[in-house]
Amino acid sequence: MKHSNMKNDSMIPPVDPPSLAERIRLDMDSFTPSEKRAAHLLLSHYPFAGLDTVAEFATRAGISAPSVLRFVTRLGFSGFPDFQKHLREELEAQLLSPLAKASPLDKSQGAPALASFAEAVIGNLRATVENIAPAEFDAVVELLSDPRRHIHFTGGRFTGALARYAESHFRIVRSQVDFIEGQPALWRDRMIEIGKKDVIVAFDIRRYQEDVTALCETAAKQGATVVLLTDPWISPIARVARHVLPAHIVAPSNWDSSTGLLLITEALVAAVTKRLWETAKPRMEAVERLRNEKP
Amino acid sequence: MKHSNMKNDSMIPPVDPPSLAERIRLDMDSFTPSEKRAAHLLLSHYPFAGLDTVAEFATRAGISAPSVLRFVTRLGFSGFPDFQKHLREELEAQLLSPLAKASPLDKSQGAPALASFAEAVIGNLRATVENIAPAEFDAVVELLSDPRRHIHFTGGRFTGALARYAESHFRIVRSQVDFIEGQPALWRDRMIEIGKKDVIVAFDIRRYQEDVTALCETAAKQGATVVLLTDPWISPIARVARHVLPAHIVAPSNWDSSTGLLLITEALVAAVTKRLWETAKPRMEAVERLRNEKP
DNA sequence: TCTTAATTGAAATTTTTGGTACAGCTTTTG
DNA sequence: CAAAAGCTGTACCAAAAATTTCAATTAAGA
Repeated sequence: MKHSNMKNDSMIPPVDPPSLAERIRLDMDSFTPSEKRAAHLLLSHYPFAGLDTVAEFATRAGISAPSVLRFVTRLGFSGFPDFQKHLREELEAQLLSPLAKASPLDKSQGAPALASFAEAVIGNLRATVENIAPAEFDAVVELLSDPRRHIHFTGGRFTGALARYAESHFRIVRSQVDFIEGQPALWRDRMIEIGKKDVIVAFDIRRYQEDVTALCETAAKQGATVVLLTDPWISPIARVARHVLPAHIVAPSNWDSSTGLLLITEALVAAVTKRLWETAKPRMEAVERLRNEKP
Repeated sequence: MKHSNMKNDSMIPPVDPPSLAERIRLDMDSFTPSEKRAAHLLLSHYPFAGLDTVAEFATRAGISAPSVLRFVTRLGFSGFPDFQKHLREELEAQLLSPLAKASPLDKSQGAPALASFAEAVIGNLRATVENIAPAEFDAVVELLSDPRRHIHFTGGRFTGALARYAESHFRIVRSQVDFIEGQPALWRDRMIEIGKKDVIVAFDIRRYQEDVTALCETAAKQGATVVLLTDPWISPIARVARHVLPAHIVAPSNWDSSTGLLLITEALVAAVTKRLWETAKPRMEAVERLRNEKP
């Protein structure tokens, strides 16, 4: 006679705990107003907000102690200490295994639209990584880590946003970083300052934009180094580019997906930040300090 | 005087806190036998062993409760709660500060940089998809497909670029789409036109920006519907948001990754485009025609 | 509008926890 | 070897924390 009442303990031993935070998020609708306030406080400083006393938690959330108690009870804990114990254990587990992230938890059929789209995007990312020569990637990191260079980001209609995204990060990591609008009228005059010391990082995918191409050609003619992030069909900018990093972009959509480009961008940001850590760290700290001074 | 009064904070205020663990290790010799047992327990499960109760800690260390108390007193704390508070703060600071993550320099460099980054991002995407309620996603698609609504996109320092990305696509798919800059000075006056018919799509991840929150709160107060794309810790904007779509953002980088947010964005664009195909198709064709006429 | 149900917090209550005094034991030292 | 000093645990107490009660308030329904 089997005692297999439990389904979970059959084969998969250490199933990643469905983080309490995630559960709270999903149940958010079913909470009363004051429970929501408790939930938001907890999630916004997860899980540290929950490690204080009930009174402290209640005050910070702007509700009463009993409401906090009702909140944790509703989450299924026998009491506040029980709740705290869970938080501690979760935190410890998470900290001990830094790679406990990709938690394949509930198999609740996600929105099919979203799920299938995601699978396609993931396929793109894998293909993108495989088709980029490590040497090329490293060379670009090297280039962007050179403090004597000026870095200019630019992009087309849709990819311009990615260029801005890159610029907003690199601007903090290092100096001499800016963004150039695609329209010729907006950059013509700036070109007089572009020379051998400059690097243009251009984002351009199909329906390649002529104005971005023109920008890069002009810059290259003046001696600038051009780095191109594009699609597998390669923008014509490649003719003047020193380095080309292509990303797969086809998705089940009427539009192309830029996720691969973003992946490369973020990987570049991460690598350059690490490379320039000695100088980047104080810059990041300074930015953080300024942020905190505002209020 | 024993200790130098000179503080090294003349210019660089908040640098590396001398972890309590380090101090304990250095002072180990000066401890009594039972204090040493306490110290060893704490160091071996630092700092979690210290987050339990005195009684628990004493039992695990194999000593009595008073010895534990004497131990923490000797470390300079006014009592056990004070000691615990310190541990929590230390832990929180270490975990939250993206600056702290870079302390142990790993040796992987070059080719693996992109590949391992990609794997982490893929993990994020999977986790993101699994944690979004299908109903929520569909509801947002429905909302953004309503031609009678005005759609406004906005975002913070880094996420603003994603908002622009979304806006540049939706602008073509449908009418009445725009982008709002985060700074209050730039949107204050526009708020008079925001009402029940408006939808605000806000992008906001940790180091949540107050100005974006203010924008959403103001808009919500006037009856607008707020859709929030955020991280698993949920921006405070959630208070006023009708729909919340969280994305996992932690990557092997000093920066958070926005790939999950981009995934959701693109999936929304794809779904809405399909939903509104009858009207979107002629719009897209018209845009293409205009592009070709320009030269 | 009135009634009913749900939600919430002030205050009282109970439980737990941290803290202290003191006596026994161990080690050190003259 | 004896006296002093230091260390440790038992037992108790005080303080603080969690929890329950219950009345007031608010929202929902008829």
